Amino acid sequence: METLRIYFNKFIKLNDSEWNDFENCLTKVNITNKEQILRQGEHCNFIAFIHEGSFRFYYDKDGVEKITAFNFKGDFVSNYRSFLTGKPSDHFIEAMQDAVIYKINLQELNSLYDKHKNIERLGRLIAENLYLMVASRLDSFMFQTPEERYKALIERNSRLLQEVPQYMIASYLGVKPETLSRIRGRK
Amino acid sequence: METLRIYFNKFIKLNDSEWNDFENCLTKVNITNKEQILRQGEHCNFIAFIHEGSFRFYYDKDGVEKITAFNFKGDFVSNYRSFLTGKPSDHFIEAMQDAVIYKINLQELNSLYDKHKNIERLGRLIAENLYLMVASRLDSFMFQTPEERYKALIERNSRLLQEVPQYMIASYLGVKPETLSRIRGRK
DNA sequence: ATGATTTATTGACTTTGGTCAACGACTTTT
DNA sequence: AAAAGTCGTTGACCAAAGTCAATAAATCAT
Repeated sequence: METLRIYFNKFIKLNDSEWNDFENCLTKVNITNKEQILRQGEHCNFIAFIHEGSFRFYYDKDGVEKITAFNFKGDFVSNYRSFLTGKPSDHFIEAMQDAVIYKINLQELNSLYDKHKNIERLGRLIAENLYLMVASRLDSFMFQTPEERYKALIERNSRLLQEVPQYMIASYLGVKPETLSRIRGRK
Repeated sequence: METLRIYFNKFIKLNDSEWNDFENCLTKVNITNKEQILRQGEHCNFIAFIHEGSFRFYYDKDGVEKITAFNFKGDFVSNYRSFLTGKPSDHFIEAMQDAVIYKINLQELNSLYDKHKNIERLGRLIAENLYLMVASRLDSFMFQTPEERYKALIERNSRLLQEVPQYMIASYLGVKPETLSRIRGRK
């Protein structure tokens, strides 16, 4: 999992001993398109690194799916809340393509935290980073109109629009598909 | 600062050596009502523990203040984003009463992280906790109506309604004061 | 290729929150 | 006590997103 080690380097460099212990905790899993790697009601006891493929993170509100996040190659995927709190997940995580992920489970990660100060630090830096991401998404919901969110999204990740159907983008932006269609029609 | 040590105990118990080093980094500061402890454009290089008093965390959008958070006795107060990224704050932090806070700055905290694995862990647990708080606030903006947010707020923190003027509650809920007044008028 | 299903667009109408203005109840200042 | 300012409420109107329905376009299965 060299790509994961490179990803970690953005936060902190692990030495070979730390990295080997980490790598030994990873389990490679092949996932087929539309497979659910987490269901509502289950405890999410893993964090997974996406080697190949993509996922959507959504919950079902009266039969309508509300998409909270998309995760792509090179991202982590997990219900971090359920992972941290031990509470059942309110979200599903479903593959949008065939995928390959590397999972690490809660118990093993906690052992690594105990054993290596640098991995403990990595955990802190990643938690801080996740905080920043969700805080900026909160800002976009508090202070931007749906149109502004849409424009910011295509600015930031135009690839998303090609890869994901529009009704999912709408859900992610917090509007109905009809509304997104009308937003796109403006200008 | 025994109350802070007790607060930390929810996350992890520090031994006396760890705690003493921590306590030595704290600076007590007296704040008067309406004093700003952080301004837009400044780098927030501190995290403060509120011993007495309360603060609001807001930013100024074209002369209108948008309140992102309230912080009370027993909470931390900081622009955590600015603190973590080193970027200038887009928010103000202003006292709503006379207050007493204990500040720790970025450099000192990083030294403590280096020196004590348990404090590094405390930093992780606090970052994880902040993640959970902002994630749940994001959910409330994505999936609830203003009325539902208002009801959840009075459910969770009815004290807030007594202590804070209604137009600030409205701002925190993401609506205009007139709208909050009408929401309250329903039923 | 054909038919079936899914996805995107458009129109008419409704709902909800925003805007602007007026007003009354309190506070604060002088 | 009077004047000025602040805060919350109410009314009339507006703008934006939701709802429901019809239809067009794209995709999938056979």
